[in-house]
Amino acid sequence: MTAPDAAGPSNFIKNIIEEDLKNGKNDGRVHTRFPPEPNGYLHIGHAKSICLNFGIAAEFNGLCNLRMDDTNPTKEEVEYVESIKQDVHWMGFDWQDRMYYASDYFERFYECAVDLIKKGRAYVCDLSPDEMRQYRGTLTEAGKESPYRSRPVEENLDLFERMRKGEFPDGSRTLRAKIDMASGNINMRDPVIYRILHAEHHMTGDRWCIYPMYDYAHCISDSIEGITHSICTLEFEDHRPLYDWFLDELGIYHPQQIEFARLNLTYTVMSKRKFIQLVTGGHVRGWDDPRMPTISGLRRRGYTPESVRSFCDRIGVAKAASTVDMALLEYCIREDLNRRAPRVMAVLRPLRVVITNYPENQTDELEAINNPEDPSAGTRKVPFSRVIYIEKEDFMEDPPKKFFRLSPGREVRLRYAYFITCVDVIKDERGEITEIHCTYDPATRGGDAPDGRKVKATLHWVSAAESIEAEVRLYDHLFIKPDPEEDEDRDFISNINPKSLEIVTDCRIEPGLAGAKHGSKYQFERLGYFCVDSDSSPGKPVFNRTVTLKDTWAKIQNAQK
RNA sequence: UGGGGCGUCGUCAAGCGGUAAGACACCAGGUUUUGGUCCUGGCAUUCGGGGGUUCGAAUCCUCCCGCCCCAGCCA
Repeated sequence: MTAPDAAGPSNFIKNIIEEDLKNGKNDGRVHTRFPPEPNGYLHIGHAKSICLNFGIAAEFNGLCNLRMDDTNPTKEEVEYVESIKQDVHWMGFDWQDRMYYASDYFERFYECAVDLIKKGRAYVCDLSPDEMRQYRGTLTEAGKESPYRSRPVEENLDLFERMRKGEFPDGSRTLRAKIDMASGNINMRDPVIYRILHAEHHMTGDRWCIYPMYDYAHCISDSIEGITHSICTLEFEDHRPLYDWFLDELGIYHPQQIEFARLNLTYTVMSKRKFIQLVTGGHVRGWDDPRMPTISGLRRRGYTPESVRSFCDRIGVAKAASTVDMALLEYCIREDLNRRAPRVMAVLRPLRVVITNYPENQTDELEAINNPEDPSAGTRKVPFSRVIYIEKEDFMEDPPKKFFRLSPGREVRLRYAYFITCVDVIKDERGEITEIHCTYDPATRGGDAPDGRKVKATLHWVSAAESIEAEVRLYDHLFIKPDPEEDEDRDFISNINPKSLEIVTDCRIEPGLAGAKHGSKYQFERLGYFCVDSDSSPGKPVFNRTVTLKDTWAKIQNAQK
């Protein structure tokens, strides 16, 4: 794995930081953080945030913390913190010794709350959740003040302490900030700071039965860690006044919150809720299904950290809601794999070819280039014999215009082998082609004709006897529509692509691929990039198609339709 | 009818008063033992719309239009 590039393209956040640096703000320090909640797996939208936060730290000689935003014990699990750590590392970033948990600061949060109460800026409220909703007002109408709003400080202190001690049941009381029930910003209408939750926390166990809310915990966590630029997504823009309010009231170090637009991608969805629907509904095989835009899914699909980082650099960072074309992600992985993936020949749908003038029981070894983009990758020997397989779609008995692969009477090249000419087509009683007969020209060994004659096509192939069997999983977009959620009154599930996964079981691959390691990546010549899936077993390799090669012929075919 | 944002090529996105970068996609050629890669060229007289300021506006002012987010004791 190569290290992340030092500097990606500029964006408005970097501009702000450069300005801050110029003005000597924070003594020239730059300190960011990536703060996921450990309640699910990371996806490519998080990758954007990871690249942004860790990337900025690296570029400005600063630091980036990894912080678990674990303030809600009912949703969080250690399983997720482990997967998050793994994914961030896989992306190529390192938080060194700065792995933090918001739950590390629970005692401090409590002290701050006491401070707010003493300052008359927080109170214990006995309203039920339902009542609180009533009192909150609506988007266009101001809320009403809680009847408990003017409780004396001493009483608030006493009640809050007893909340901590566990004297009250869940939901019976909250600690609220005393701000402004008439604010146009609903977040400022006396937001809840603490709620009672008698729940086991993955880090603190049963030490607490009151837990801080996000708005309250996040800004203080940032402050404690000395974060200079607290970067988050657009939906928190409305929360910034509250972020600022807590820090100002508390009088503690005040980081700057900056919001950017979250990533959307065509032909997929990007929320935990929807992922859960896909997984539990059996539409995909799990969080790491290669069709999922999760980091674990991309990894299993064969994406490299470099390609994901390159993607994040290319999409930019701005405030306009945007949906990036999946084609860009695919471009990024092709670009990366083109220069590093060894080439290999594999036939997905084998068509038997008998070379009638080639000696029986003879096997030749032909030299093939491992990677034309990388001479240092060297060459290998590929076995050739009288019976080979070619791709079914590379032969047409009655070819349309512009099809220049094999057909009766036509001569093509077998890559690194010989020119062959189709002389006969054998069919079964149902009229299905079972095999074709060809002749080869011994003078073209290696793939060049001494007389200089040209062929219009080069086909990949494998020797029937030496090739080994493999299963190959072909993936397509998970959804049939660029925006699966475009219909508000139609469930996105109904837009799932029924052909998003095609399993092909009788593929033939060149023998050198026996024993290929999980995760190793290859280009199957003329087909695409593939990687060895973890479902592989010793005698039975399974490959995932990461992405096809660009396919001009497919484009021509579509145009002809 | 409240508050907060955003509107530059099909999709992202630079641009910060001096006369529209780049990428992907797309189109047309060239090279090619992958219809891949690579190379060359094309692709916004115009910046949501109307007024205004200015010698000069995508950039400033103003009005309008459109889109996104917010009423969890979620994050």
